[in-house]
Amino acid sequence: MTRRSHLAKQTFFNLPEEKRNLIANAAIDEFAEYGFEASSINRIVANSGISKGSFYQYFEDKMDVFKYLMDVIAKEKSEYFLGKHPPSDHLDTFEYFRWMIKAGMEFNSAYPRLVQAISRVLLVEGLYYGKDFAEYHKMSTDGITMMIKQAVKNGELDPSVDIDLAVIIMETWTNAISTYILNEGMKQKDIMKWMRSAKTQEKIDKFLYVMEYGLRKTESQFSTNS
Amino acid sequence: MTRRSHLAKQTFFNLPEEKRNLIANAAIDEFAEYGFEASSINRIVANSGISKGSFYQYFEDKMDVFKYLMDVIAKEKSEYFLGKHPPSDHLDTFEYFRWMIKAGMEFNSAYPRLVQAISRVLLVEGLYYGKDFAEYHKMSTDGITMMIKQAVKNGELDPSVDIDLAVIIMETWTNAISTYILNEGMKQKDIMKWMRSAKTQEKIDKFLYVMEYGLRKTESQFSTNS
DNA sequence: TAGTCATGTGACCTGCTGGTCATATGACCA
DNA sequence: TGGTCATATGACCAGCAGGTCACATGACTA
Repeated sequence: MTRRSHLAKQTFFNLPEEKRNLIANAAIDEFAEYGFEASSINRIVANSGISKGSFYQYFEDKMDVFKYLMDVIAKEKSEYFLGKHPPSDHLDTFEYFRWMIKAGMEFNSAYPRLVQAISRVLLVEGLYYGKDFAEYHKMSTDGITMMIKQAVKNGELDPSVDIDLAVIIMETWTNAISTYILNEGMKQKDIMKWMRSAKTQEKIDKFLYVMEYGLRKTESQFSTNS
Repeated sequence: MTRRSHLAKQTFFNLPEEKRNLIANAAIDEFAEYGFEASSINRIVANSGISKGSFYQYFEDKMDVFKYLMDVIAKEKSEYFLGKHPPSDHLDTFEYFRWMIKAGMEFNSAYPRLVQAISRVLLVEGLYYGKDFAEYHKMSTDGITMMIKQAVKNGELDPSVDIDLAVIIMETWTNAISTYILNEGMKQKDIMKWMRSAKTQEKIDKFLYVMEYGLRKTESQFSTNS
């Protein structure tokens, strides 16, 4: 049992919830404010009122705290999605994707600070595409790949579709929308209300339709091409 | 004349070209390898064989070297484009955009290391979207905005198009393609040859067609929408 | 009571950072 | 020759980073 590998030490989980949250929030604020590289453990301990020694009794290092936060968000998200169901059982792949993106955005609005911290590091700072998160990245890529294969199987996409390309496109869009909405949303005073407004929803729809129509219409063009 | 504001000091330009290149290359390697935040002036001076004091006689600070490199790339690029002309005078907006992207990619292949350094900092690390480069960013945004307005005027895009949205889409794509091609290209042994290969060109075409068809087809959808 | 053990602490370590400055060099000129 | 001036140098500075460790605390146990 020595190889729990990472993700916060047992001592951290023995702490009273209140203290755990204090530390987690200080870390969230730090990452949201400074990104990964520039964030400082010294500031995290100062802002959470614990000592440096304690910090290292809870976490291996900076990456360990960050991965702990990623774990928190993953758990919260899967819990959130358990209580959610698509509006219909007969959605096509793109309708399902659209529903998923929107539900994801709702989740983001519920945890704006945490999401901001994570996505600042992963997307803006670009760590998502580095080796530290290759594993997470692959999971997401695999999920999208499956969706696309399903879409081809269902006849929603031309079988000549370039799957790698389609994956990159969908991933790029998911991240671009997420970044865009988060940036705009952080300017609002009631992010959840703003997120649910017809105007915002329409904006997201437009983004996704551009992607969807592009993917649907293009691929068969490329059998012959000089 | 006291307010040259930034962009390397006169002493730097008095240096023999050889030495200037040595320093510039060391800086390029440093930024390409470590990004902006994590790159170290100590390493730059060590690798270029100059002393720390000299560095500060050539540049104000780290940002100053970086902006100098951006200036180099901007000048090289405009020189490069002076010798280039679209294949025809009667390209529609999207054809023109496509031509421009491809010519840009070609330029990137000619200066892969420099482009890699700059785009690592601006795109991957995300500084492009921060306040330090707001000026550059706005220039690019304005250019794209003009192109889109032209496309609407020419009847190539539905007048109901959401211009802000279209700009974001085109910008996102430009950057995504650029990042993708650069990453793939750096794996090749002859990047220029790879760049010019039919397969790579086709990949770029596909990317751009997805964007173009998406933009062309979608917008009129949104007059009525529940 | 004495001992044990998980938890907490902050002074301290090394290593690096960006940045300064008194001094040295050497080309050019009066 | 002696003086001037742009350039070059690297020891040095303060600051902060991540990380360690000898010691303090206090609850629980025998």
